[in-house]
Amino acid sequence: MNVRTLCLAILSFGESTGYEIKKQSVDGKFSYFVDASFGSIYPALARLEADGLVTSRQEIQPGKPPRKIYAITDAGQAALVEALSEPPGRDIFRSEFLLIAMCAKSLPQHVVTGAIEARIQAIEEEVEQLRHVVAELDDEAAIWTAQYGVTCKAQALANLRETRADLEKLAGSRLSNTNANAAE
Amino acid sequence: MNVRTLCLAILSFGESTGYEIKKQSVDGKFSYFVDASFGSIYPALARLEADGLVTSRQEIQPGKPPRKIYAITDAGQAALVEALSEPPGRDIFRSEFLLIAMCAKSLPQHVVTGAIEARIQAIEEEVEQLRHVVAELDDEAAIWTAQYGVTCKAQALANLRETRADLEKLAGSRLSNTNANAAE
DNA sequence: TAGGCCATGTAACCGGTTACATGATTAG
DNA sequence: CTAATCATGTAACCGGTTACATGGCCTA
Repeated sequence: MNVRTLCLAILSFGESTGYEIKKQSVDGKFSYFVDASFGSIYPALARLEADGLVTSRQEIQPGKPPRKIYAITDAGQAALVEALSEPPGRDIFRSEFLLIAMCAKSLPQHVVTGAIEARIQAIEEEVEQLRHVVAELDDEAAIWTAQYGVTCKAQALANLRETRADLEKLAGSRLSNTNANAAE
Repeated sequence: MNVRTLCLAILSFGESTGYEIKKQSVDGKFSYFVDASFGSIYPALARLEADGLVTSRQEIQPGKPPRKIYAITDAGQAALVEALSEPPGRDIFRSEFLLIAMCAKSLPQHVVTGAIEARIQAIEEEVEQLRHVVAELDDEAAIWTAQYGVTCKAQALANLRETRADLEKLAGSRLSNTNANAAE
């Protein structure tokens, strides 16, 4: 859950920099079930190093800022295993889209339709991107994880396509004058 | 996303108290895509009232603490529509379970198996509970939303059951001595 | 030449959680 | 007799986000 464990997990697959860890957890292999920003990753890495769970070396590259390459230590591996061994917290799912869907009756049709279309496009992109990830990964467990994501997302997309008309039919059916004005 | 909008959305389905809103967003109809605690709901309701988006009345019940019943105002309805009309943020999915899955090779088999079993049981309960929600709801849009959740979750569960053996096969295959010790 | 990418880091801020305070009633 | 449920509210804390600072290179 917390960023420190996430960094350890990513580093357990090989050396990396703070910049790369951020990219991977936002765009890359891990993007669909974790997230982190620079403001949390860099302090996390610094603290991991202070605790002896990772080491770092500087790589000076001409014309580019030097990279600080982190590697996990044995103690870090052990800490990772320990952290992942305690019963995992519940999966968290937060959806503004479903909040809109739930309130469909109070919302103008174009808002509901717009939200559905945006959601469909977003899932399409996520599936597409996860497929690339699957193709490029080499670790079988990571492939399993990404593949599980592809399957679930693709099904969610299919469900949405199949049932969206039912939701759109309901849109606006509880629209009061007040709302109609506010929706302009 | 934020708790204030969530409160408005729930109140748009009828009067409610802070206590009930919390229950609904943790156990009830909205639990699978939103979340909120007392510490965020009560201040949110107070601020909504100060802004004229909700009103409250006190109901004194013998032998029980008085309930403060909130109702949405026209201005509140308008604010809700406005908030939900701007393009929704991405859905958020965070999964400790998938982090464990991804690191399966580095983890002892029993940890991976335990996590899978816990996850299966958790989804089963969630599906079961959402089915109750669907049966008890009367608003069609809310039913659509809960039904969408049931379908997606049930499929995720089926996927997990079908592929779990593949993941369990990989568990522990990268286990070093260090980890083996730490796992005791 | 404007903007994006690479790359690291800091600091202010903020939303939300956790824990506490209060207290009567009911179920085990 | 204990624990849970009902019910509201406050305050400390904390993890994480946003924004800023820096700066060269490359692309449109």
